[in-house]
Amino acid sequence: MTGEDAAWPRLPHLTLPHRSQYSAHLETPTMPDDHEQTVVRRKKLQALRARGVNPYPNDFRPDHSAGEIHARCDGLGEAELAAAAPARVAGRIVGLRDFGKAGFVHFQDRTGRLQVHARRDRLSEADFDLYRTLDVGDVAGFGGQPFRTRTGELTIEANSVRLLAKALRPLPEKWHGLHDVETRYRQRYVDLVVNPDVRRIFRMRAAVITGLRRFLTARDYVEVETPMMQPIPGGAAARPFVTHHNALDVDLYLRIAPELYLKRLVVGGLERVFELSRVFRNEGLSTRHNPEFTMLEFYQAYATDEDLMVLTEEMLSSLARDVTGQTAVEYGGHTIELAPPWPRRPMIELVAEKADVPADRLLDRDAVAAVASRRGIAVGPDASAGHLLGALFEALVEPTLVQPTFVTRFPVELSPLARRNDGDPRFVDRFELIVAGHEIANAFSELNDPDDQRGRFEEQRRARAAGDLEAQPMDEDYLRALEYGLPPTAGEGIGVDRLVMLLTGATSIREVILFPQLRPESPA
RNA sequence: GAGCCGUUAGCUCAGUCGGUAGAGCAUCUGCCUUUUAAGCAGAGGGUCGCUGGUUCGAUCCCAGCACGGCUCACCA
Repeated sequence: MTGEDAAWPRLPHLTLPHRSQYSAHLETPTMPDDHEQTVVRRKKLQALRARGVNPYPNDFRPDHSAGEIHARCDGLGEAELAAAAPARVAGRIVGLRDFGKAGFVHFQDRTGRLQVHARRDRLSEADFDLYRTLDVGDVAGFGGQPFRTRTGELTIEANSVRLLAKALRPLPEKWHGLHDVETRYRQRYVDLVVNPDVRRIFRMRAAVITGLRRFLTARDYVEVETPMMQPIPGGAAARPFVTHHNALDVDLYLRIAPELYLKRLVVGGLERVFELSRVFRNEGLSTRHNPEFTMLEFYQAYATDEDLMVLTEEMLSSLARDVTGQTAVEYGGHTIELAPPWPRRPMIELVAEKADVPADRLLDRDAVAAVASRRGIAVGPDASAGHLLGALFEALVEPTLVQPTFVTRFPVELSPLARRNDGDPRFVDRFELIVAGHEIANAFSELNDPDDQRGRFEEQRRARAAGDLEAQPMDEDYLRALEYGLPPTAGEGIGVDRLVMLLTGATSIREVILFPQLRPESPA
């Protein structure tokens, strides 16, 4: 048996039905939601087909982008332009000004916009007729010579015109554009075509993700992928989405965090790992919450939370410089300076200042409960001093922290996976980075004592039994991994969407997620 | 889940103290071979989100529903 033919018998020659057989359904030129403009465009489409013009060909290859034409020609004088090589360009038509026997077309491609001039005496009759059928929104290709118009705009004098994709629906208005937020999210493709700022934001998002990868990879971190479908959803306090695997007949959960898997990898000797991808939390939606969002988590053996503060300062300030060109960003009416160093403040001190009580009183359960109720915070019978301190922090302090601030020394009750502070076991070696009132990063020295970890899981189990649906479930395999020995390690999670919001000035997470979650359009 | 606000032409928006609705752009027709939101002349285009109620009459008032926005709750 030689070759692959035996294992992979040749398929019988495929005989596809002739194209014309597909077009039967096209003979009815209207669709249910058609309006006047779509009907007109469908008629043009039919007329082109009747003339033998394929309105959706794929044999045109541009040899320059709009940006390349500008880069090459913007500085040239008339004589030099006349000597420049002709170009083939393609893109979506975003503007048309017709003068009867000539006209101007603006198209845009991934690099920008460029103008084309079409004149009857420079085009074949067929190409000029085709130009006359073009609509704003069509995708077209042009060949021709660069020149400069009377008003100085670099333009291609077309000697050929191709329709590459007929648009049957009109684009939104050229001046006011598309504003309707619902349409922008549901039809992001239209939003991207007509709103340059939207394109800018998603390019910046891509730069953030590339920059994060580069930063960690340069520091010898290994990028890994761990299960999105997990039998035990751990690593964060959140409710998961449930799904079911038929063949195994088990329920699986979309992960709420990759944390426990990543630390298993550190046990395995991958001493520096990171994962940059989606997590899923079954929560309400808001300007700061989408049910699926992008998380960066990274873990480094032989490091502490203090090391990660330094790393985070370097990472985010250099990222801001790479993505925006500077370390200061405008957000929500504030100028936020990301150049390090950033203040490091124990949570209890911040709360003591805002609540105007001595810090040591906040260590006493009854005292902190009194402060909390005075501030209108509900005090449940099970709420510990640490829980109440956390609630006070969120209510009084977090919204007021505009400039980047590391909030340190979290209560152990809030941190079931973090290492206890050596000097005070009521606290853990953890920090959150708060910027513009939002949590951007959360990091801690990892709990690697398997017995302490088991006790923390037990505590979570009790909370769960008491009705806390977000308490973390026991994970025996994770404990087994810890029993093999997790090196002393520090780990961090960064909410990438919120980071992109910060760097782009977006006040809603939906502005930095291409397809944010919305209710289905028509409840079927 | 709660409160407030919104939904009118393809798009952006006016408007009707209840009497079958307008503008700009876009579309269509005519003119126009260097325009820049091109220009000039003319024309067409509407289930006023959906359902019900009040009323002689509802796009407008009332109720319910749908979708969206903001705030809160939930949520690190």
